Amino acid sequence: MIRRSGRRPGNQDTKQSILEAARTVFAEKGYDSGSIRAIATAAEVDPALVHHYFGTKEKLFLACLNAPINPAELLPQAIEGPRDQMGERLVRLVLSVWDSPAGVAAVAMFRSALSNEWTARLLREFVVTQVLRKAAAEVSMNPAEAPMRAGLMATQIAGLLTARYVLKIEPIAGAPAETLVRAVGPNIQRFLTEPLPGVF
Amino acid sequence: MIRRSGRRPGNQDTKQSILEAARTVFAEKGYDSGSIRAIATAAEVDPALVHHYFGTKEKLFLACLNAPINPAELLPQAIEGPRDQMGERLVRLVLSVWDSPAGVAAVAMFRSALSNEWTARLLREFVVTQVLRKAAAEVSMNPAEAPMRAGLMATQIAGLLTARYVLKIEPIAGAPAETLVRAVGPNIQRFLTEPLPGVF
DNA sequence: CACAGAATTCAACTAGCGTTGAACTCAACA
DNA sequence: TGTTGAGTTCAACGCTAGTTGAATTCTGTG
Repeated sequence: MIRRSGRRPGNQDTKQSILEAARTVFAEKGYDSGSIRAIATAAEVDPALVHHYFGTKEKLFLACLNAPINPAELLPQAIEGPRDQMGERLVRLVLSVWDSPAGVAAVAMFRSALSNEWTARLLREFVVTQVLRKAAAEVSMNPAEAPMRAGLMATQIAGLLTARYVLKIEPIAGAPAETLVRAVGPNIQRFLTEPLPGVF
Repeated sequence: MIRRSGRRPGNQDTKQSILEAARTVFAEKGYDSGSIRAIATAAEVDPALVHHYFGTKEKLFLACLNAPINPAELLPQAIEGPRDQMGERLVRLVLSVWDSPAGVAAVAMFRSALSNEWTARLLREFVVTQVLRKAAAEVSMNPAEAPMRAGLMATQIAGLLTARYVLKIEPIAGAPAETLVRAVGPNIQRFLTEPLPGVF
């Protein structure tokens, strides 16, 4: 048995608080503009310590995305239930996640994807592999139509998120989630299941 | 490349070519990441010359937005015609403008607004004063409902622009404009004129 | 043909960024 | 009690950015 001497690894508080500061800063500023120095200041720590724990800015960003949200667990909430209300359930799910504390990581990823190529690629891969593929498997749908329907839904969802969390346009930003669910849900429903004459 | 110092022979339209380079760069990178040095390189010019003509980066960006698109002139195209197809006409108008060469200025403004507070404020003011107010005056609508309806339309339009021109998500980015008009138009129409139960 | 002034470039300043390696602190073990 | 090594800070590097003022070269006018 090897007994190691020296100070034991304890007090992971700082590492965690750096992570939280990073999530907040990235969510507010995006990847490019969210500086390591700003994160360090927010965590009341020296910038070099951030590198000591996370190596590079890139790795820190990736660490911010790990864990807090697992679409595979959440998707069933949107899929189970009456087929003709799936649109509303989807909007409700998305808003509930983004309004929650764990949502800052998602906001960070989305905001960053809007201004940085690398994070945009990351988001696309994440959405395609973790969300769309699994969703398509659950929802039986004409495979030829699936990509366009998914894309159209993406426009409405992305626009909702942009208006509410990025641009903060009123009255969308301040509206109760359920109001938006009622307003936007049916349009998602149309993209999801209704015939789209002139498109297909 | 050997550039001699001093005045360049002939070619007096440098200021204009700087403007065009600036529009392109801002459209591709946004305000923050679009550097004056990159613009100068694209225009085959020294960075100092940009300042000589436009003063600061801020003023250069403002100059990029002047002129090319005047919503007041275009709006009637969307408003005149059968009321029940206004949604489609709106989408068609937006896409035709953004797909045109003059659209780069709009792309620049939109892309910048997504990552920079200052330009976001600029976009909000522009949309509210130049578009929404004039549109609301033309389209008779319950004034109590107007802000929410405008906001909802903004989510779908913003999402469409984000997917097509910023994130470049397929098959939205590559789809013919008219396909998107058919697909998205009716949803805009719903936000515009249909009763929204559970919202109002 | 000279010369005023516009057009253009050069070189440098300041400021902020990510990153690095050495140095310091100090709780826990031998 | 001295040693160790994780936790933390300091100071600096190289880079890119926006901006500035002086220097250089061309063009139009008298």
